Amino acid sequence: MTLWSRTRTAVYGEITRTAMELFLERGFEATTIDDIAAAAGISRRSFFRYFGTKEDVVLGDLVARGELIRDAFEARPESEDPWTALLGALHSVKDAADETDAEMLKVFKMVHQTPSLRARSIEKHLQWQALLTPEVRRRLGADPADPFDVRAEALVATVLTCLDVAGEAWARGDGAVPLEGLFDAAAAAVRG
Amino acid sequence: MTLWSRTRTAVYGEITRTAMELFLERGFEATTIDDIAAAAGISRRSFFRYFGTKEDVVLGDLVARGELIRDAFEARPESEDPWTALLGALHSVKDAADETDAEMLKVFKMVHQTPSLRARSIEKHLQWQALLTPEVRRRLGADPADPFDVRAEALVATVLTCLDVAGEAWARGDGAVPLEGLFDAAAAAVRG
DNA sequence: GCCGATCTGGCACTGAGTGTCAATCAGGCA
DNA sequence: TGCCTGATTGACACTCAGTGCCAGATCGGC
Repeated sequence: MTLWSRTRTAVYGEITRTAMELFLERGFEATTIDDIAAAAGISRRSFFRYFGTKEDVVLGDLVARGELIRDAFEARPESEDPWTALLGALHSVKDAADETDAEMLKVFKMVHQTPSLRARSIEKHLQWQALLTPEVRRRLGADPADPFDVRAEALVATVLTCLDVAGEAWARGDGAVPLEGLFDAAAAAVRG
Repeated sequence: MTLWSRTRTAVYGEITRTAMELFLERGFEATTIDDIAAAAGISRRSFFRYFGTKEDVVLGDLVARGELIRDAFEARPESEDPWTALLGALHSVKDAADETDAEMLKVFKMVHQTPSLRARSIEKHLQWQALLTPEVRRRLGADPADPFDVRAEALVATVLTCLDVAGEAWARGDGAVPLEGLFDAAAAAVRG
């Protein structure tokens, strides 16, 4: 761990904290990157060296979370059918989340109220989908060269859609009901 | 039909045709709105009087198509369960599409290759979801005041996700297999 | 103490999207 | 026919996100 990478991580965290504060205070769209840079004590240009877009400040770690989900999924016993294994993997990653529900709720609401954030968030889910699909294809015994075998894609996309639906309901209902339960209910409505 | 609204419709169509030509020729992102305006013989400012965003030129009529789907869905016999009725509604609207497969394929490929278009397209699907959900809730007998009954949202979102998965596979495979079949296969993988 | 790699700020630029204003033009009315 | 109202248009200026470029500062190894 060199000093460069240490300061880099520190600055990264500082920008995130400062920006999230501004976002929650005056809204995502009403906060410009100049605002964030000024508040974090860096130049506008440097902001873009840490984050590709303004949305990435909010959604950046979704990529890492996707990799966690994939790992959890691959660790599932081979005896489980893919659907059950996917549900299990998502549950285990939810349990390991380090944020409090209150923080998560604020972020969820912001994402679901801001079109550009919602769009990016769905884009990240598509990346999750791409991460998870190969293992599902393997478990289903699908021909890797067949572009028309859509079973794996359909299963993965559906599970992630259920997560999205559950998240939306959770945010709309102010988190009064646990997210896991909503997710299970959504999954059951599709497969039950 | 006054002359104003007639010219308005004509200009709308002219912009669409001109823009799509440019998009397919040099790509969506490489075509600026200045290019479109110049080619269509209007001012940059007027372009934004007909289309809110550049993406809307490609995806604009998805809103109208969503209303068609809703109408087709509501016309389905009460005896069908929601899932079957949703599949039927989507099929009937696909059949009524007036574009050729070749044109549709080009547009599909463009949408699936361009991040901003892909994101907007999914946003439109979310609007379809909002259009279809109330009727599904009614058919399921869900309490309209219960924000935590996610069954209807889950069903609608899943069906649309299957459509999306099918569309992606269809475009990836150059339309060599009919879209309807891919859609049915995706739906069967989830529910079968 | 020197050298190369990396980080940083500043500047200029493109491109999307918005607000404003004056000019234009269709349509109704006297 | 001539006028008035309201919708449309083009032009200009502006904000904001995002990118390319360059010169200077800073760190790490030799």
